[in-house]
Amino acid sequence: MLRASPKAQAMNDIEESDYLASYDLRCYDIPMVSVDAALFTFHEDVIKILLVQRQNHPDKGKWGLPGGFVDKHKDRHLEDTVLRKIQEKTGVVPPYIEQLQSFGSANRDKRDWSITICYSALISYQSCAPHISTVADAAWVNLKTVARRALAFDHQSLIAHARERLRQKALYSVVPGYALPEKFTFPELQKLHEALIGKPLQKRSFRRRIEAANLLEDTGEKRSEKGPPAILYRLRKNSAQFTFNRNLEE
Amino acid sequence: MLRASPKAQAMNDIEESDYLASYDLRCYDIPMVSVDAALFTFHEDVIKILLVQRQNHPDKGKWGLPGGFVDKHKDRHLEDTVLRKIQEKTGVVPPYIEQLQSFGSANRDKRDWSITICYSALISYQSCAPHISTVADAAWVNLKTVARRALAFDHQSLIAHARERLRQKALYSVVPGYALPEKFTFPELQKLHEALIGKPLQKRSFRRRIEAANLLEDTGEKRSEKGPPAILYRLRKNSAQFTFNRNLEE
DNA sequence: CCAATAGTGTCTGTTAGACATTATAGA
DNA sequence: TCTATAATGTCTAACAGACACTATTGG
Repeated sequence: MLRASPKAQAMNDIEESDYLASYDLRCYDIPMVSVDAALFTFHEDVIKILLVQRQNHPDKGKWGLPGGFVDKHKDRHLEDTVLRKIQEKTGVVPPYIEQLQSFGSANRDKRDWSITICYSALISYQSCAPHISTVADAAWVNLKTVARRALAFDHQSLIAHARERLRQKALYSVVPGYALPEKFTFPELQKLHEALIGKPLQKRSFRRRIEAANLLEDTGEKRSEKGPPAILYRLRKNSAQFTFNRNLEE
Repeated sequence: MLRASPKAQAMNDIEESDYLASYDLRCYDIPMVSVDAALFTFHEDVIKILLVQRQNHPDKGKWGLPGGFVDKHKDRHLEDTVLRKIQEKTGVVPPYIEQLQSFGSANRDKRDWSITICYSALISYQSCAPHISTVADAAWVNLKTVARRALAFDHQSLIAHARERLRQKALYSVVPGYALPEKFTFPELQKLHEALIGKPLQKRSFRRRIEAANLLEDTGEKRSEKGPPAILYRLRKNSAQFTFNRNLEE
């Protein structure tokens, strides 16, 4: 954009030299900017995070979070960039995404002063299984054990921040439910929250508050494994926006 | 950094061409990145936000949030940049700062695809009054009426986000207290929270929870205006980290 | 003394924790 | 029938809301 017509823009002002000076500054003295995503899911009672193997230098071959650079032509908003990157790796767009935090410092990338805008997203294991199973450079990793791996850049730190934020959400929202398949049971949602919080929850309290806030919709279907059949629910529209006034105990 | 020795870095790898290709990309096809700060204070029962008059194009002469570009030589971390910018305008470093959110899109700056990492900070009116009163290009503006002004870029939107976040903090923390002088009374803190939340609070509840969590330290001093003398408190260390398990009602 | 207001006593209502109980499936 | 477990009943504890009350200042 700028490059296409720097003069046309500058002509409107008197200080064309100022304008061009700041333009030059941009090219030589600015930090790198990228976008990363911590994408979580819940499968077989385990919280997992998506890692991808880097195809480019630096840290080529190392595993890290999916991410990349804004494409000024393809992306209108920052979120477009992350969603594009996630879709490239999983084949689908996640039903929940939020901006986590930006991390910027002189030393987080050995090349240069670097900034990443990190997002956190949730998706069902099933919805991306078809795509991920066909590629070798993307894999779900157990969140409990990911800390033991050597990851690219400061991605270990980004994951720690994302996990903590998600843990908080488990205390005052039903947002974690977006890591489940579209239809799920109350005990499944509770197991997920328990895994995030790291301690067992009272099922009476857990159900009561979610029912009182009317966050789930009964699908009319049931599923039975061991024991009586459990009702299948789905998240209601806008249930991601709802926050309880009171946290579950940590 | 990169520009100083791109070859030295690339020599370690086989794919020097790849490396340089991505380097070129950085110069031509990357978005602008800046940092902005929503700095709040509380003075004479009014929440105020610091606005500065832009000295450069675009939007020269318009008012907006203080901010600017990362200086790769001066700044080690993103927060250094914001604190430097705030200090330039107020003469002091605020006792509380947190990252709010990053905003990036193709159209938030008419020049180019642009990203800003926006911070929210709090400071006492008194601590920056000496500096601000001497300059013409920085001023405290009533947060209630700031929405009626025409501000630079999307700063009106950034302010709305920052205000909402601060309102939430008033419901479950004592963070707003950093907008007060070092020593303050309980009724002063309550007035601030009430202004943020937009409705009166029960003083019994307000005091009770803060005392139970031991967030304030009695300075031993008192102040009296109309009525009996009020105890002067200060925020304890780490009181910004504490969050109540239960929100005040909205 | 009076108005203003800092600070407390205390009752109520809401909601999470704890845990027993009932009900319904598969083996 | 037996085990696992989904779903509910119900008591308690914690804490915010409401509001009356006391106490202490300046005018």
